Order: sequence, then C-alpha cells, then structure tokens
Amino acid sequence: MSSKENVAIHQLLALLESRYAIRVLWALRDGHAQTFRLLQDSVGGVTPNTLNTRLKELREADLLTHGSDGYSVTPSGADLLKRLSDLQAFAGKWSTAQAKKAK
Amino acid sequence: MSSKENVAIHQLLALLESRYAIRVLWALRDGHAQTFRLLQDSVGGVTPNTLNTRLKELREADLLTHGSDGYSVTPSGADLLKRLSDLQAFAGKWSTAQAKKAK
DNA sequence: GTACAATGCTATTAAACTAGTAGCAATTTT
DNA sequence: AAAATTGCTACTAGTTTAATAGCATTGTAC
Repeated sequence: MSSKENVAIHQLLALLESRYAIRVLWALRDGHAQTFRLLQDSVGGVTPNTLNTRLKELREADLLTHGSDGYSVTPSGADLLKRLSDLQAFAGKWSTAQAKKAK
Repeated sequence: MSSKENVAIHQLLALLESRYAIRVLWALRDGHAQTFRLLQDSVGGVTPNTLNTRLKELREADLLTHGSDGYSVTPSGADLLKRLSDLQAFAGKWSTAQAKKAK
C-alpha cells in the first residue's frame, strides 16, 4: 500500500521541489503563452540557466510546451494547476497569520 | 492586484520549494507525531542537517511543532495538507501517463 | 537590404545548498 | 549502571543556483 502511489507522489514532488518549478507553472495559470523573457519577469529573480533547466524538466514531464507564441501549460499542467489553486487561499490566510506573529 | 496575494503565495512557495519541505509535511499527514529519526526514514534519503533545517523553517512558519512525542503538524499545517491532498490523485494519473511515454 | 530589436538560449565564475558520514550530549529504558 | 534512543552538530565533498555577459537566429522597420 505504500508502493505505487507513493512512488508517483515522490516523482512528482522531486520535480516540483526544484526551485521555481511551481512558480513557472503558476505564472502560466491563466492559460496564456509567455515568451522566455516574459516568463523570467513573471517568475521573478530566476536566471536564464535555471529557467531553462526548469523548462526542460517541465516539458519532459509533459506539464508545459513551447509553441510559436511561447511557453504554455499542457492539459496535464492545467490539471495540476487546478489542484494547486487552493494554495492561493491558504497562502493568504497563512501570510496574515505570520505577519501578526512577527510583531 | 498583483501585490498582496502574490506576495503571500511567493512566500509560501519559497518555503515549500526547498528540498524535502513538502515531503516532511506529507509524511505527517496522518496526524501522528514522529521522532526525528523516524521522520528521516519516512521522508527517505534526507540527511540530518537538511532535515533539521527544514524542521526549523517549518516550525517558524507554524506548519509543525515539536512536542514530547515528536514532530507533528499544526492546525495550519493540517489545513495546508488538506489543500494538497489532490496531488495524490494527480500524481497517480500523471505517473502512469509518463510511464507510457517512456516506452 | 540593412540596421534594429526581440527571440531563446549558452558560457563562465562564484556563492549557496545538500549529501555523506561520524559522533556527541541529554534523556529514557532495561 | 549499561544500553539504547533522542535530537541534533561537525566536517568535507558534491550538486545546484546566482550573477553577469553575450551569442546566434528570426522577424521588423526603414
């Protein structure tokens, strides 16, 4: 019971744990394609080397593609983003709670 | 419109993007506390240095605590895990799809 | 058809992070 | 009082990412 599903989630997390991986997907969550350089700005603070590495990994994972209009998420990537959308709401609550503690 | 919520999600992702961060939380998703060394085994392949760094960060973020029986998630951490639970299902679909492509 | 800007990157060096392994001080168990 | 278990720390080495510069290609304007 700890085999197949655990392997799957570990593979996925190994991919998403790399720095900027989720943020690249997140930047494309509106479905519109973005160029390499625009994506760099959207993500913020990522170097071209790292961005390119992430893009390769995410393409191999079939979470995004590169068409004539730039990079955009695949159906699979869109599915993942849908499942991550709750993070937005959580981040809001969590962030304000953190801010209160800090003072 | 790109300020508060984006800052929040970026703070959260900066935390969760570190290697093993999500997996530490994930290992505690059943609600039971785990000792440092058991956690090391549950997560798998993490060194004590790294695990300790993650635990500090996650404690400061109020996502987990350390009681007399070991480490366990806080209410906030449990909330986050609830919102991440869809990843399990996605990982399953995605993993098998990847396997097909590989052959 | 040629200067121009924008595209997707690659190259290089330095800093930061993580792995691997050993072991210690403090508590709990036997 | 041994022995085991707890949560770590120390140290060195390898991997990942940052910072900055710039190149080759394509399309656009004049």
